Amino acid sequence: MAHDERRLQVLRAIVQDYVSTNDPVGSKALAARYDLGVSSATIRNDMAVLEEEGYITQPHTSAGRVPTDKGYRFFVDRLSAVKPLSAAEKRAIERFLDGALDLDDVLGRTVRLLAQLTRNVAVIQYPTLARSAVRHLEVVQLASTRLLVVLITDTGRVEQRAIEVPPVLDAPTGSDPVAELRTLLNGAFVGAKLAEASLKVADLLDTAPPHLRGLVAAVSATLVETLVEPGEDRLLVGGTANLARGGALDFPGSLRPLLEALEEQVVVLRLMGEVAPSTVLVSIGEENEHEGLTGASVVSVGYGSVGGTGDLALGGLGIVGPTRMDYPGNMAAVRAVARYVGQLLAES
Amino acid sequence: MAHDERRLQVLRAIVQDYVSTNDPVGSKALAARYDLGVSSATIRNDMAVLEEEGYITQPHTSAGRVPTDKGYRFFVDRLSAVKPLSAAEKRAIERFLDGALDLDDVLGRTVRLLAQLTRNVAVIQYPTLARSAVRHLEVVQLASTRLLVVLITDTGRVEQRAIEVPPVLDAPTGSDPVAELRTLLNGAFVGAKLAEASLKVADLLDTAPPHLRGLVAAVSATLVETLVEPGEDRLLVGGTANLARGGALDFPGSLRPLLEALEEQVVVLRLMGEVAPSTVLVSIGEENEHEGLTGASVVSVGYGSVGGTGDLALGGLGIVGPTRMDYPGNMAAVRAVARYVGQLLAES
DNA sequence: GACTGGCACTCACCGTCGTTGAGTGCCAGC
DNA sequence: GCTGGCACTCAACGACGGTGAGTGCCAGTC
Repeated sequence: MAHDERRLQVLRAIVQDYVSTNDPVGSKALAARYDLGVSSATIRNDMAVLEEEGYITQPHTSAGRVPTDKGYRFFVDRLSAVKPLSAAEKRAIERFLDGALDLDDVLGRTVRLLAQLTRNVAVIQYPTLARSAVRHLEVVQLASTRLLVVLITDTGRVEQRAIEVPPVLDAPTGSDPVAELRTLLNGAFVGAKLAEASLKVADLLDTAPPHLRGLVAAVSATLVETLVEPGEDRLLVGGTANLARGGALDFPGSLRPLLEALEEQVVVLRLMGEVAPSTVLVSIGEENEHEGLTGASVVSVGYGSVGGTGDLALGGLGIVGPTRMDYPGNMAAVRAVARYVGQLLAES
Repeated sequence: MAHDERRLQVLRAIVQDYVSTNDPVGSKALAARYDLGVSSATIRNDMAVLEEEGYITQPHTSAGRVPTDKGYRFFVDRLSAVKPLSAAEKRAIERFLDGALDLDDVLGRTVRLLAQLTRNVAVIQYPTLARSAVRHLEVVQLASTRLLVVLITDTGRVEQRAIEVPPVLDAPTGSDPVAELRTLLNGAFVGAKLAEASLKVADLLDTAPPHLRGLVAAVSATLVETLVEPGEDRLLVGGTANLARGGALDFPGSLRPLLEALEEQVVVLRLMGEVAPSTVLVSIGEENEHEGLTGASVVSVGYGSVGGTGDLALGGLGIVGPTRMDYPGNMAAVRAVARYVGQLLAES
């Protein structure tokens, strides 16, 4: 229907206008600024319908309309076109990420870049260990019953754990149990995805020479427990200063719950856990089940496809900002950055 | 003089009162709440003098007085007694830090603990590499001209760098240059303080077999450059949500400059660089040369004495909060936590 | 000389009260 | 189904006066 169509255009215009001006938008302003071909009175009627359906709301009686979470959702799903990045932005991405050395550097640059591009808080998850393969395992003796195990993955991530181990009692004289353990572990695990590592532990325990079994058991247990379990992944956050950008406008209550949610990395990690590299995920206001984020929106996407067909991501990255944000622009930025990071990690 | 003495008591009372109530404090309230033995009129005279000398100021004519930065400085230097920690706080420290496994865990717990104890933003610096000794160096080949060097220090810190190296051309057949390099590096550096490492590089270059010189040069250069140079140290920040605690009261302008300063870790690291383990350093308001911190105070101290006599610290830790903070309490908390962390690191 | 009570004065804060204007809903007419 | 017109609502703003905490100053007392 023609006037159904127009109603949606009105909604789109409201969202766009509100996002750019931060003022409740009235029928008159809409008629003037957007070429909708009808008068303000007609727009008023449309707005009344949109309000009834829950897409927009009035802060108070004699004010303009503001999109609701539902309105933003509809806008994101149905009304927004992909906004291509400007040439300047593309150049910024390349300039920022080129010349990165190790993984920490790549992720650090990425998070700064994303914060700068979107003027919001940026988050990036370290490549999930479970989906990475073991490149090398290093064992260093810290004390007689204390080992440091360093794990290096094919994504360049380096993770270490100190482990208490039982004393080696019946080692053949002249042997070096730690060196043997190192050889054994590398032989067993190198090349394996960490998710598969737990399967190999049993084999390893059978084939290991008896005097090493205690060590192998302790080390394997820690590897499986703390490294393979999801949720133990690390998160990098940047650009928190952007939260204070709009003064009290963007987050009327207080920044506190948001800052708390960001510090409780688990919260954001769970969000990131759901992402695929192909589609950008948007979670708007009340859709976030965590209380601290109900006033904010999260735009996230996976980076670094594992399967080639892109079913599983190495990790997630994204931004957190006010519900009143430039969704098309931010979605484009998040996707573009994720693509670059994925390439960068695949190369190394 | 007797009434000089009283004037200082008045200043102390003003600071204490203002810190706890956040209201400008008037002569009448002072006379009522503190037993100064004189009437409010006399206090008024004292306050006039204190204001003339720059220790306090009035937000507006008919309001009470508020301490200036200079007033806080005097309070910290001359008027505040050490406030012993409560038993509950001591228990909290032990409970929090006991059971920490590796370095990351210790520092992470510390920063959370300190943020919770002081209800401010807590920061902790990773143990300075230059003052740590090498426990182990590990070399892993990532690609034909790319090595990953992992450094493990005696404080448990693990640091890695990817390094581009020249190709090894004239290696004897059957040899393993990487393994040789590893042996060589460990032989030369293990046990040495990183600050001394640069001295050993020249020796190492002379004694190394010719076909390894290229590798040794590249790796040593990176070690010296990026690891020994100060300022490259990492910082852990926690409790940023506490900044938003007092609403707009504590930081009238905006949180933004503060959050920016905290993200620019360099700023805080420089502050931490100056700390000794023995004395708690307090930097108040305008005393901070970085612009973003001029509305805040920093309380910091070094942890983990190196020399035994405690001249040099392994790193610094501290808090960042409003100038209107509980200095005695926070100084006590910072010092106590630093002492525990120092012990913890010395044990491992 | 130091302290005190008293007093006039200042001024932020707060609630009240019109005024203004953007925005709305509704209705009659095209 | 759209439009112009009209009466209505109500947040925002500024003016205004009362209130009270707080001050500075002064004359008087110990």
